[in-house]
Amino acid sequence: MESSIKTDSKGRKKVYNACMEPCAIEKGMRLIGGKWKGSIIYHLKDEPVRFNDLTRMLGGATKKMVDQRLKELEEEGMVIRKVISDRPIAVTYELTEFGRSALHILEQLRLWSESNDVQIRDK
Amino acid sequence: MESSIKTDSKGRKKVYNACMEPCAIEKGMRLIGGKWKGSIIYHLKDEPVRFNDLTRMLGGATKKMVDQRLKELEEEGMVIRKVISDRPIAVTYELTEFGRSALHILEQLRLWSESNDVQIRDK
DNA sequence: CGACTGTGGTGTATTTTAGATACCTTTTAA
DNA sequence: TTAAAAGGTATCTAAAATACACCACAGTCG
Repeated sequence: MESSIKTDSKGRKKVYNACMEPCAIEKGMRLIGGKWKGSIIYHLKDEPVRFNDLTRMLGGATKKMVDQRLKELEEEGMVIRKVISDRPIAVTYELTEFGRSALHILEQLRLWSESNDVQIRDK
Repeated sequence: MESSIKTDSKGRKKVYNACMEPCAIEKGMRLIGGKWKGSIIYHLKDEPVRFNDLTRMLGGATKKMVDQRLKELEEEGMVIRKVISDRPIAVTYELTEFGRSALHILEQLRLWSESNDVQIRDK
């Protein structure tokens, strides 16, 4: 997966092994990198969480956003939606094994982010 | 940084330690999670790369996007822009130490993404 | 010479996405 | 009766992403 650029005899350039479609990094980012998605997965790490609780934890994301992301994550097989009772309706979201497999990346991201807090200037 | 939800005597819910502003995960994602940002950093991992070459490598991102992301990354102190000659103008972008410190996260993301390729259904 | 490629970008227009706000049904509890 | 919880949806506007064209300048091919 090394991309390289070569120049032919006439000075024309061609890219070999370019990420023609989104490469692994982009694909990965589209799974866990969308706005709020990483946070949602991370907040589900310990236990199933209910919809409104999750929304509150994310402070800043609207219900619509959380709802949308959860549906995406469900489609991608990272979280499962469970109706634990209707009449009073109650729903929880929890991670699948696949979802759980992304946690260590997020954990590293958290550590990196926290350790570099000082370096980040606010514009 | 554990967020929890407690119910008071009257059944009202309150969130403690919620991510009032974007938490570490969100902050981190906003540094390397923006569209194309991860890919850009990753493609600079080995050596300085020139603007047009980088754009070609990313296949799918427009010059404008690459330009915009590079400017953000520069502001955030993750890449450096170097004019290596004008008249013929030539510019390279390379990672700073800070930028380099994010590489291990991206490397893990790549591995995870590649190993889970099969599981990702296309809609 | 003129047409074409390469360099590193910018400008405009359109589409997609995010975000704010309000609203819905049902149930419990004061 | 009023209020709040549950889990959402509908509507609208603001902010991004993406497409596409264009610039000035240098070198090269025929």
